[in-house]
Amino acid sequence: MTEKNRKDIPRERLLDEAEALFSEKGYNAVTVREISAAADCNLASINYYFGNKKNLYLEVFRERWVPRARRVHEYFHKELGDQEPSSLTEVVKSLALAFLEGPLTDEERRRHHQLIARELAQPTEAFDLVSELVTGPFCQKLSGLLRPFMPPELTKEQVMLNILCIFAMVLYFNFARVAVSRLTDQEYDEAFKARLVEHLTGFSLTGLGQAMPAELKLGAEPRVVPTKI
Amino acid sequence: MTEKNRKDIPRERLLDEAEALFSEKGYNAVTVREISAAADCNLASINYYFGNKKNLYLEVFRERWVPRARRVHEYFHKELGDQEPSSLTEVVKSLALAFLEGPLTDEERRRHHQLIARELAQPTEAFDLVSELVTGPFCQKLSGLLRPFMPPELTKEQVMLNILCIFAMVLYFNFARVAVSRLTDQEYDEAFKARLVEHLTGFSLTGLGQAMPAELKLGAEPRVVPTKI
DNA sequence: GTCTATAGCAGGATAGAC
DNA sequence: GTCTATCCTGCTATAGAC
Repeated sequence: MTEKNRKDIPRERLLDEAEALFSEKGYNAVTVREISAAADCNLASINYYFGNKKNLYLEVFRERWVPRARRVHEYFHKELGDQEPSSLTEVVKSLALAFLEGPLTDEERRRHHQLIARELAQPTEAFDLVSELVTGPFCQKLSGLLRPFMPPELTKEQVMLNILCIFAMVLYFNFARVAVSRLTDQEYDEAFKARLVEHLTGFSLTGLGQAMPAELKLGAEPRVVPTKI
Repeated sequence: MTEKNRKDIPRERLLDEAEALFSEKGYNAVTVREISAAADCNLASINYYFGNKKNLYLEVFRERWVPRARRVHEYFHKELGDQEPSSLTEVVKSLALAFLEGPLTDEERRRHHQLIARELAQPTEAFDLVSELVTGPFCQKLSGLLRPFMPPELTKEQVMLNILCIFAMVLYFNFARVAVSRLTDQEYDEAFKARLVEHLTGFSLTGLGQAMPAELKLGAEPRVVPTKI
């Protein structure tokens, strides 16, 4: 415990505090003075361990963000079980669960999404890192899992777009929590998150169709076939 | 022309350049020196016209962002026509069109989404402003338009969640363009945007169901009814 | 109304003692 | 390895000339 505890290793403390601060305030708004003070280290330590501020930021992604994303993916796979999934519902629900509930604490999830949200708005080197190590491989994986449930004539692009539609919702309900809370007048408590998982699963599988009485559905809504152009 | 042209009025030039810079680099990364130089004004002009940097930022939202959002909403309403919509497809397609194609130039759209994406990641006073003047009212409006197509037993929350699901996708494909481009290996040209509108419409109406052969759909997929908990 | 010059402060990085 | 003191740069905001 004396040697292994993360809190005893200055470098680890710096990474933890840096992540907390970067996620809360963004790269530019955080100062190295702030980080080293929070980590109870001296001002020079950041330069000593990481060379400079920017590299500390990248290291946060390499040593904190990426491993945590991997934990979410593992949760998803565990949720899904070992054998090949036998229905779309399973896959989509596991996905929504892994992201909305998942293995992360509320605090971890907040950090995680804040960091990547900022990268989406204003990509830096960290975005490349994440694309290559996490997003890309995971989308490939999902593509493989969901492909069997889609007609073979769909193009690769259409398969990917379907996956991204699901992703879009899962991500939105995760990191636009401020907006969602305001519009639904709901806190993100356990009950609400559970309702969200259900809703996202339902919507992913049948879209607004889930909410339509059969007669209206057949009456007013011609079946929409995705164009291939 | 001499008096009315926007480029002749220093205040307007400042707003334009400030918006461009804030959207590109984020509030903290931009300096007032940079803005005043870009707008061909002197350093003191920003304090003269807007008091301080923060208020200039807010004014960008008030005088540029909000009116532009209104133009998108007008486009949506025009696309929809005057009378009450007769199908969900109409509404959803108009919505996707308004956002993905819409009345904005590529440059305007880029600015628009960058600015709000940053606010989502790290809300400031500008976010409150946007929620109150734009997002809130527009979601109410959509709620009214889509309500007739959903079963009456749905709660207000479920209606709103459906709307947010659609929103989520539309927004994601707008401001995660970097990520989408990378994953689909596609530039956001006119053809790709047209395919996106089709795809989003299809997905919103029928979810992954659009992509499933009927026998699989009925076989492996029990109808998912949204829980009300 | 417009501009220049500058006050006053905070940031990242580093040199060099221990 | 750790820390303090400090350098240099660049920021916002303002005072005061024109």
